[in-house]
Amino acid sequence: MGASKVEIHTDAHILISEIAKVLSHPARVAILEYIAKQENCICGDIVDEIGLSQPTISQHLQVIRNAGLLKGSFEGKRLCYCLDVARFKEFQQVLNQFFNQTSAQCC
Amino acid sequence: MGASKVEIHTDAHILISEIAKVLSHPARVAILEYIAKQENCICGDIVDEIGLSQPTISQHLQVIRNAGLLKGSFEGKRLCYCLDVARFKEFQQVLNQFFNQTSAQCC
DNA sequence: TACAATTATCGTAATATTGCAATATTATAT
DNA sequence: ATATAATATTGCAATATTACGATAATTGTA
Repeated sequence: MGASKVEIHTDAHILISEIAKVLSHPARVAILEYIAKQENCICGDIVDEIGLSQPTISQHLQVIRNAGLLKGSFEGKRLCYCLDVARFKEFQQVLNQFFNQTSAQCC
Repeated sequence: MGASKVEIHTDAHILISEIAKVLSHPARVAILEYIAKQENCICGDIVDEIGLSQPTISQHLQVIRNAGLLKGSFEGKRLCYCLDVARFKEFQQVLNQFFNQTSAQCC
């Protein structure tokens, strides 16, 4: 099928999987790292940095944006992206809670 | 395409994405939680627990196994799975390092 | 050895993801 | 208003993932 049976899963499990999905492609990991690293959030050269076409990068950015991790504002002609650090740390916390709880419960 | 251009990405980014990929499906999150929760690792009823067919669960287990997160041993007729907690915590650490470094660098 | 129970693998269908060329949109400057 | 530069969207092809029925392999037991 290819379609996951979402209805049988708990909200908590779906949340974790959706957070993980954002990080499940190396280009998105690279993009996140890059937009965080840039001083003054001067971005737009992500395309040159990563080595994928502009539409592909834009598509990955949309995944990141839909997850609520992207803040953007215009600076001159160029759209300047920035990581939503608060949300990013939220993600980290959700994952850590899962990791901690799960490993604590194990034999 | 559907094939990610692995060759253009760094090992670090690929590692993170591969770890995330294991967690990127709610069934696998549920399975990981479940095999950790079970006392004495008496497993095999994951199928009943999750609500997917036996082949599908087996397939998800393979993804988890390939990631090095699964330890298995036979107990009577039934194969008894257990989480490799050390490896699991390794994964947590890799992700945390990424989260911490990335958010620290950000504006 | 043969049988029953459990798990893995194979084959296949449906859907999702990834990637890019072409095109549209958006914003600034002239 | 027009031109230019940057980004988003569309359309499409290739590959990956997800799911399950059928079947094979594995293990303990009679």
